[in-house]
Amino acid sequence: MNNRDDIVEKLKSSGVTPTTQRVEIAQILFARPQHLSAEQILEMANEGSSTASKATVYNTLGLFAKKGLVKEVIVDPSKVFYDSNVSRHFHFFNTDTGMLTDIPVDAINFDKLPELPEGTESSSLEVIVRIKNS
Amino acid sequence: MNNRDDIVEKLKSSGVTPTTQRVEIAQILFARPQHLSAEQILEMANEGSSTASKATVYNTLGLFAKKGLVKEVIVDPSKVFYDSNVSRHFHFFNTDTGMLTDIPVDAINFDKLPELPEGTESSSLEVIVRIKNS
DNA sequence: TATAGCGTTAGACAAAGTCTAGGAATGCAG
DNA sequence: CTGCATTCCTAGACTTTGTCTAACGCTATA
Repeated sequence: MNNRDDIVEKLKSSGVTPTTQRVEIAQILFARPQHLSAEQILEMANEGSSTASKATVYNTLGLFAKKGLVKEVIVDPSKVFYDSNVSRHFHFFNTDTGMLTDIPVDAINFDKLPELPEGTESSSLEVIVRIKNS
Repeated sequence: MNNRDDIVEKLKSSGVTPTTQRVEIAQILFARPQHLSAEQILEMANEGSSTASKATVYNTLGLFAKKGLVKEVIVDPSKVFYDSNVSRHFHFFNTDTGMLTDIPVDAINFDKLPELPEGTESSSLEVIVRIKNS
């Protein structure tokens, strides 16, 4: 998933027109499963050959999230993380270091889940285990 | 828990000196189980008899959270909610309305939880069910 | 009455994110 | 190819939440 053609294909098949900037950002995100902030992505994008403005980075991340290419992870009040792993999983968030790490799906099991309020549907189930150094 | 003396006692027994502003803010929070943002609390505090500055509201909420009087809930990237219910429970977050509601503990059951990373301890386990209007 | 220490304050500041207005690229019709 | 519409990108202004700073007030104790 680090090769440009695969990325272009991936974008297209999600209904995203693969512009230079979008492909650049997608390459950063999909290089490996990771958690990046918008700031980090902006910085990384501008180290590479092409560049992208702040507005474009935010627009693109919003678009990717809407299309399901990326998952927004809200654990730190000061910034949102973009997770390139969209398969079902959960998170540890270390409040001492600010580090976000994955918990595999099969490490948690629910045997009971709540009924949703009338007139609503679920869009995601998040589990965050906040940890600190001991 | 809406009576001033009870609140003063509650603060004292958590090691918080009960100043005018802190009692005012505590009264707002503990009037009933609810989820309020700092902005809302600031506004409500300044409708009442005494007043509190922005800095004091933020300081006080941070102090209350540290002392376990209140729980920070991070679900909306734009603001943190302060939850006056500190007993174990989980949350629905409606992304259409921005409304945060409780899920009682017994509506969710885990039969498997992950091991923590080496050298860390858990500080909280959060479950957030994101919902939208259907 | 002096002093120390904590709490509060206004307002400046910081950082993440949004908005706007215009320009560049792309694609399509004729 | 030319003209036109549409989509995308951009710089920079702006907004909002939250933090910081420096001065001031309050209370308690000696």
